[in-house]
Amino acid sequence: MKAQDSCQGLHVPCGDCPIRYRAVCASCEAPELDRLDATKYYRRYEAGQVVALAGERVDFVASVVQGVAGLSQTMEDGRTQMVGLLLPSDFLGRPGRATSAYTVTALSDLTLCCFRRMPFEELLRSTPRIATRLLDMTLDDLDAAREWLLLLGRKSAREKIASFIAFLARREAGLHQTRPEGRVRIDLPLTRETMADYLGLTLETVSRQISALKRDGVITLEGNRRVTVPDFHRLVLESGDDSDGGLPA
Amino acid sequence: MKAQDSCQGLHVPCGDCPIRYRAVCASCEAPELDRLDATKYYRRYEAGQVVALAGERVDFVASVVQGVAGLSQTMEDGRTQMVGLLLPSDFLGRPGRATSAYTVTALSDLTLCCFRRMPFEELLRSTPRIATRLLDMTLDDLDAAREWLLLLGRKSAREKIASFIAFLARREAGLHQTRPEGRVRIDLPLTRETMADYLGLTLETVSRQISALKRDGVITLEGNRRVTVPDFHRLVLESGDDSDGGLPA
DNA sequence: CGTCACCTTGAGGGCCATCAATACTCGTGG
DNA sequence: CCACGAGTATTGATGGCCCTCAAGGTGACG
Repeated sequence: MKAQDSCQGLHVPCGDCPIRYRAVCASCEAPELDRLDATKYYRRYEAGQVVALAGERVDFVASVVQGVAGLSQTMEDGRTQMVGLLLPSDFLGRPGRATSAYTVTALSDLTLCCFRRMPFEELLRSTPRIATRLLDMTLDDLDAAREWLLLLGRKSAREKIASFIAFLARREAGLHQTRPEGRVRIDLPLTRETMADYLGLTLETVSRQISALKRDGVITLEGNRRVTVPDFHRLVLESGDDSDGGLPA
Repeated sequence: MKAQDSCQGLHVPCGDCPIRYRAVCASCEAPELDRLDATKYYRRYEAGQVVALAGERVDFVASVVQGVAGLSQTMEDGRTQMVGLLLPSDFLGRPGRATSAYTVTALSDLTLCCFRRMPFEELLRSTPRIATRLLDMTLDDLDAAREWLLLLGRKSAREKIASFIAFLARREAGLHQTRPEGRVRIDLPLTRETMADYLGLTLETVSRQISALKRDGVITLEGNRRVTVPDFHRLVLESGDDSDGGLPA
């Protein structure tokens, strides 16, 4: 069930890669990029497939090229919490450790750009530029996880939903080097259940709060997945975050 | 209120440092250690003092030598969540960023071993060994934060308290390269209120659950801070975590 | 012995989980 | 064309966990 015909799929040259300037390879220059290009390979997963189980050995690390993956932890009685959402350009895997600490699931159809562990670790050692980039990305992940601690520990269900939609909008806008403003459209890449796993709620509560935000005019829906936010600022107010979140530049 | 007569205090040679082999400098060898020794300086804070406010400029990074510090985030209406607990050997600060993302507070009397930012970043660039060590510590922090996501998102108040005590016991045991087993004694380094901030609870709930664990014989108390766990395994069961958490070695 | 910080315990209510029933969507096959 | 079923989403009813408000209790220290 888990393995898949992975190695098929075109080999995209790094120069043409959609995540070239945001992934772990962002700071690479030509010679390093050539080394990466020579050893990388693509893997594809369908929505719902498991990429790795918690505790399982994984022999590669990877960048998400396309699609969405989730990292989750499950307790013995079945309660689960998603602890990370991997979007395009995010890095998957922990250098220096051969087993996955989390269960990794493809939440949509997913394309990974993989590197075998050993060569990649060797590259890390020999190429400070990549190591620095990875450190910086990891620090960003840590900040994101800590933002989520505030969300899980202190926010109401309504604020959680609003925060999540705002998070997606910001991330989306980040691709275009802009900030969300005014009217915004987003595709939810997750089911209600997966959102619940991520937000520390039940799927019923997610559904109810989305309905409530719709009733209150904070969002509108087309189908179940497509969300329109008429006024992004209003959404941020609902999220409980500081409205002026950071540098005005 | 915030500054303090900091630069007083003995200059402990790195060779005699209690956290020599667990801090960011763990992997350093003699020449690097000499460079660190030359530029480091100690700062002391009393319990309750603020080390840095969120958004504030901080010109140093540091290792915790002694005591406990907390990283916390606060919402506009006053709700706060502690997002990190810094114990001896933990690293404070983010290389590459001059402002603190969180409010840092001394939860007990605290001694930091500080390095001015710029020289430290230079050292990071020129010494891959230190950069690798910092990456590894950051990845550990990320795993710890994600463990806390599960705690905040899915655990009951009772499980949260049990998890927290178990966490302290493991951390304590780690200093002696052992694992907690059987009878264990711990000093809570936090007030009920600070524990509440860390666990996403109110101080009343923390108090009630500690009382309940005492009633049920999972722990006993001497004073408010000293906890004895008669059977560590029992505590782990109460925490909701897998009882066999990892490699048996 | 009074003050202050910290902690405990009680009473009541609100938010969200749980259980349950009903729609909606979409692909398959009669 | 409609029936069918599986996966997904919405909505309602009820209850429990934990927050809130409130009133002591404990211990350190001047």
